[in-house]
Amino acid sequence: MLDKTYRPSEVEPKHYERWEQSGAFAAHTDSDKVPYTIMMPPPNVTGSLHMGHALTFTLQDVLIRYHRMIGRDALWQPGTDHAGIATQMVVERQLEAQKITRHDLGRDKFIERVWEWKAESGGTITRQLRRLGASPDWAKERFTMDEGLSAAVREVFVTLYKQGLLYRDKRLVNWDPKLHTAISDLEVEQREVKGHMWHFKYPVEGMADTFITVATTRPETMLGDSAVAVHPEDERYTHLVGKMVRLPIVGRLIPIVADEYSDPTKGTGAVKITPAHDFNDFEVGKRHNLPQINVLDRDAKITGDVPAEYLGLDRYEARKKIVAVIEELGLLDKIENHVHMVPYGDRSGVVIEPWLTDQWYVDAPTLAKPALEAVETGKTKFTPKHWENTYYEWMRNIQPWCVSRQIWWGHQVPAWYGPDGAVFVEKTEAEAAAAAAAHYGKTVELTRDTDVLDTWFSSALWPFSTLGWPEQTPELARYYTTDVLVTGFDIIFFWVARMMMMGIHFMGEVPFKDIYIHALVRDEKGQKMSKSKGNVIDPLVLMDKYGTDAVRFTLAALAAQGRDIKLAEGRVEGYRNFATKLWNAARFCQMNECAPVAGFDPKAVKETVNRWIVGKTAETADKVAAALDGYRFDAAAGATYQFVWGTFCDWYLEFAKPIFSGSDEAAKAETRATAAWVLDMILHVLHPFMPFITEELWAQMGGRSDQLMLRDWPKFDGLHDSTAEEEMDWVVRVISTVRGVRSEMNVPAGAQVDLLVSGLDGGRAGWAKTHADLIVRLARLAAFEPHAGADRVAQAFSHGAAQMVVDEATLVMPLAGVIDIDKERVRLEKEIARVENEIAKVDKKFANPDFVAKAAPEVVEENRERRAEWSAAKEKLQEALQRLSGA
RNA sequence: GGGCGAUUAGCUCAGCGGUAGAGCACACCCUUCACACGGGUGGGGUCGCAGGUUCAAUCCCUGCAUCGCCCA
Repeated sequence: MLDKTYRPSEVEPKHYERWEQSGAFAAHTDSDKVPYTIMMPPPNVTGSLHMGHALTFTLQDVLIRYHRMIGRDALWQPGTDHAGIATQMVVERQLEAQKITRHDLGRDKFIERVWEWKAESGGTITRQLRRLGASPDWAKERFTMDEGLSAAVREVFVTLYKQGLLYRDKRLVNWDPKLHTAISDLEVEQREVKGHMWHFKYPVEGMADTFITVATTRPETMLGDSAVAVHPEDERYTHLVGKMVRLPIVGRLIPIVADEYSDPTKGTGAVKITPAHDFNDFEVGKRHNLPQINVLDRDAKITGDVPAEYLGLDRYEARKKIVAVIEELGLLDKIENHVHMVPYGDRSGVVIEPWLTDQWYVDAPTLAKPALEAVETGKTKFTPKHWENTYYEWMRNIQPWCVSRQIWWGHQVPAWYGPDGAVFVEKTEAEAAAAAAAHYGKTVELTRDTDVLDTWFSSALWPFSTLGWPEQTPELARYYTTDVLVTGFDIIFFWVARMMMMGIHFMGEVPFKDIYIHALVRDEKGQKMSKSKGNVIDPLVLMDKYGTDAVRFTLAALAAQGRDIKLAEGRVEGYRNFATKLWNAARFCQMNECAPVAGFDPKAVKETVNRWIVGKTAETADKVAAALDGYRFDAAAGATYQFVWGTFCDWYLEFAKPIFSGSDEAAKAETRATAAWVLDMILHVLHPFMPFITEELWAQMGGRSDQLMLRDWPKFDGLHDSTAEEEMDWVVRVISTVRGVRSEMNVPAGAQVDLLVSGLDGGRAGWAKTHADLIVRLARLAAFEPHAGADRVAQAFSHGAAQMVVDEATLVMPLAGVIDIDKERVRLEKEIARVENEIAKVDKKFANPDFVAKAAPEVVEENRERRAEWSAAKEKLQEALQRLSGA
């Protein structure tokens, strides 16, 4: 016998271990089934499970489990990425506690330490994924720093280089002065900051008392100014263009140039140009052949050809000093408060400096073209579709991708330099040496580039590198072009776009057919969850409290397309209740000996209730399947919830009760078998969402030893039975109507009353007879008389009775001593008014001649029927009202 | 400034060219032999505003307002 409530913590680990150990998660490369593949977006190896992970992995697991059940060879490829900067920071922080830096250790020893850290702590996220019930093929788990994936990285780097799609260049990068590395645009966060706009007067050379005033938010960069720009059509400055300015403090002569970058409406209309420290100025500098004067070092301290007293100053100290000196010189025009956007490193949290360095770049604009086309031509489809625009926008304006990073943890750039700086890009040192020997005509000493590659460089190869590429493995042949990528919109740029570029370039095919973009999980007020706001909901805590299945079901049920998820704990509680409801329904079945019957044929059931429920069951399975096929997780979850609770528990099991306690043994046996079968089907349909409770019930309900997760999805044709449905709908309507009136008339819930029916037509009279037991029980009746004679009704009326109209029939409920005649009259009048309102609505349509002429015939017919029904009901109600007055 | 999305019951959200729905919350009743993590019943909505298309608009189109996100 099942326990009274379901206890997730006792059940979950048991099933997970069994699934994993039995190989139930494994894909089968030699299978003759059609493959279905999802590449798991690799979480950071440093990561631990947050709500966003819980959502994305739940949805992926739902898809994988569903497709496994519908007969696909499902591969969910798991793994983690090495998270270059994040991981390096974690280990550096540990070293800091021991008061040493990575430089004390040296590169090789430091990397060894990182691997040790990974071995000890890197498994957190994958352990948590197991708790979530995720069913990837763990045996295939990969890590972006694996030998195989590293080989793929080298192969790609060298190939792109030799194809001219990857090159070394000196450009401005986003420099993180704390982490001492370049970071990509995407790792820069623009924050609105209250700062100042300083207006400096630069004296124009050779024109006494003539100044040109420039405005800046970063005064310290003036040390590197190489020009002042004004708009070519700005008449205020036309006479100054071509003149020179004597740069204060530095003393350098710099030109005044005309350039359209300068906006006459902003500030003074004149702008200082610092090509080495500003992205826009860099472009202006190139147009006018201006020198790029670097005045900052890797720590963003002042360096270079500047007055000695500034050397070594921090950028902000330098700023203060410069402003003070400019003021002393009488060149400070004014200081304004100014709100502007300042770039911050998303990892380090410090202000980023544009800095001139040598870096490796991927020619993203070239690679983007086919990636763009793949989406335009529908080879890859976004769901929801509108995310295409975001993708297009990014791809059409894509910049060269800076892939080198000045850190140690990552894939070291496979480039070697000869004594004269000539570069040799090869997969191995030996090949580089050979290339160098060929170049120089002798063996030379080579030094390897110390940079490593952006983590996203290796992640971009994930869809094929995990399958064995550059080796031509059977897995690669079978599973590449995966079926769907499931991810959040926040990494469309970071990851999706780059996988598309690399996948198409190296595999010749898109990496995925579908891209499903899901929402962000927010708190119940719609705020983004963040540690600083303190509104983070920990999925692990929720799983402890309500069970994993409840958390999974909640996330799936809330995953409506195109809308963020506002998660309130109450929702999880509600779906925990749903799990308990299912558990108790199973318990009820068990108590009533509803055991699965071998060879049970749902098509062969005879009882109306059973014909009805098997039809509804098949319909639900189809509905859920269709919803999942369209990535409508919310609709899929909703349909199962509605069926399990609203149909199976609320009605079918209630209908079964009188049968179980009745004397018709054949009906009893059939109903038991049917109930067991329906419950089994529910377990199947619910399994992708709630894998643990369903697996547990599967094992407990039939004493079966096979695993639910490997069984076939229910697929039945020809079970839908519209006559059974019509019949049971009528029964439901009768019971609901009686219950409604009982409640409204304040008939005590415990009191059993009679129900007399008059005017039933022949067919429904038969239904009434068939389901009399069931109506009696569910409407809590003492007696049910489907064919009450006129005198019987009249007699009932003499003592007071309530009346209801269900289709052509009038139901009379004698309520001697209980009935309040006035209240009943009001109730009937209200009913009549409601019906009249409906009739009026239909009449309004018919009053319009164009409706009959132009509307679809079936719509016209439907309205005609509806009017007839309402009209008949109105008549019946009016009769009832008259009877009441006559009583 | 550009783009995208949202606006439907108190809250969170489905929905859809032709009878407005769910869950939660709320009110009342119920320890009825699966379940109080439960059962039953009920109240509550000019579907953001203004135009347009249509026989018919909550739904399609245009504009506006408000909110949110992304990009500059």
